[in-house]
Amino acid sequence: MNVETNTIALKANAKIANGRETGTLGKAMDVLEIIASSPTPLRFTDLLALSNQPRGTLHRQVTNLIDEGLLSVGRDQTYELGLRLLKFASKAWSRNRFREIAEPIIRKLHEATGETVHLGVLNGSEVIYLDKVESRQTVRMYSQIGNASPTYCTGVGKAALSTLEDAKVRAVLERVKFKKYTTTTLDNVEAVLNELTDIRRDGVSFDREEHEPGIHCVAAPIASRDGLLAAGVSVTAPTFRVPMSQLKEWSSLVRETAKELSDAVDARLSPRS
Amino acid sequence: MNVETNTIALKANAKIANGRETGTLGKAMDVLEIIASSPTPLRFTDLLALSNQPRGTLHRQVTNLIDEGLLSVGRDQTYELGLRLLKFASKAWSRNRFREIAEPIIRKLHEATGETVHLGVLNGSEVIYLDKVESRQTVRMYSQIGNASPTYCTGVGKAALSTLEDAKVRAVLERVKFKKYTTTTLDNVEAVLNELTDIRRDGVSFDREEHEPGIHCVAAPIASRDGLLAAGVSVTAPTFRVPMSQLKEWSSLVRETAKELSDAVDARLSPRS
DNA sequence: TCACAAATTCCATTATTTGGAACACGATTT
DNA sequence: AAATCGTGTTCCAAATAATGGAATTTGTGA
Repeated sequence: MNVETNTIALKANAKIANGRETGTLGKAMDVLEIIASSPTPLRFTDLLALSNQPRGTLHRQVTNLIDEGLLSVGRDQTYELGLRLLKFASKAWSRNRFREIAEPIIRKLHEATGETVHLGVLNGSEVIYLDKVESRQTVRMYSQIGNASPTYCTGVGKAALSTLEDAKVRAVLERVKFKKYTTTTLDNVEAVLNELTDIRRDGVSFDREEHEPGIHCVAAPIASRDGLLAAGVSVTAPTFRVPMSQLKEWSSLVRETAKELSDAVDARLSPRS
Repeated sequence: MNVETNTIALKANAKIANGRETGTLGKAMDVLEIIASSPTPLRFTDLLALSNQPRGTLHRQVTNLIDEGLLSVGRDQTYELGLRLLKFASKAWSRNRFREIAEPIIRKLHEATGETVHLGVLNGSEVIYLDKVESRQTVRMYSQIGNASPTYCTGVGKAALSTLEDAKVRAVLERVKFKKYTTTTLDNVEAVLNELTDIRRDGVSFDREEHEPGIHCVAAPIASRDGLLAAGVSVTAPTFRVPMSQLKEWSSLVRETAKELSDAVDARLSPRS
């Protein structure tokens, strides 16, 4: 096992940076990505409009994806992601060493704060949540795990970005189209870079209702010595119950947790341990 | 949304049956599959030995997979599945209508029995677990969900197979290599077909420690009227706490739950509802 | 029944993948 | 310090698969 968790980020960044060709596979994944990111179910024609592929081509791509179990088509001719993806993800998750190592540490943070704790990793231009600890176990599995969120408006995302050099941050954010989720959402590269300066100085980042109104969080950056891992850990809470002053009080606790996580990664996932 | 859940199964069966070509994509997925199903981490050379591709070719495939975030490579040069798969799976799961509809129904079964309840769907020649309800919430997420198991030695698997015609069952099992997990594991197609006759007659299937010693279960088949869905629901328990006689007493309860699930699917996932 | 739209199939052209061999790198041995 | 071995990586002509425009089929509503 290894620190798989973030080679991806770097490689994906590389792709973003140099636009490396991934041929047929890339096109197939683009189709999956369109379907994954569409809020509504898509029919063939919808897909045709969103991808810019000719009909015949798209049709064959879709057929292949279906034959591979990566895509499925229902009675009403709309497409959804296939179950084979569940199988792969289940393995990817259960074998992830970083997550495994991190678990007891983030659990401790949850016990100290009583609020929801998230562990997220930078993957390309998004943050993917690897784990989550919360009190109310009523929330269903997969509810947040595997979820991909923008970097520029989440605590974990900004924390993870803060571990990269400005040039790399620019490369990552270059092709991202900013969406103003709330009035406080940062909506351009310069604003993000500006805030990263503070985050690097303080060792913590905040999401001041930038992604979802009524929800804020405090997060801190996790990075391995070799720069292969860019991640973050956060404590999230609703504004009505937990004021910003409380988040600020948790700052050092979160920072220490992040430090502990970074150290654990260096100690346990280093080259030849 | 739709009954995506199982078109896959049929299409995948189709692939198994007629060996439909999926070109470059199929080869890439084969690589992922090798990595997913290997118990130990693989390095490039290991992968080379397991796939039967020439070096140059495999190398490019792997590079593309990495660039797409489907694969990641760690410090010790071993490969693991990439985090992008988590993202896709998270969407696939949260949008799955069957799972959503089934949830309250399987929860009821759990409350009635007090034991772990699984919901699984036939996908190609495997069963993929879509959901799980259990008392001890200590078990981690993804622990079972997304898990792919053989059909021939699980209660849910045999139940799902029982909804297909014998010819289709043969097509599905044709390329499966049977593994004798325990002394009671059925290890050939004829034995399975034979047992399916009983399952179709009784409406329930049992896993008599066929997959794991000390664990047995009672399951029942779920199918939609249009034959697009082949699934099963089960109650699993350790033999030391729950005797076979108890499983048998639960038979009708499980059968009724499965009936309820089939009806719910027909009612809520039919062509134009 | 007809007309229209959506989905699917077809196939000569074009682009990508293939795979053998040569190259580069690092670790261990001589 | 040089040679060797086991890896991983790059290259490019030949082989193969993907492309995309147009024709065909299927499904739907009037």
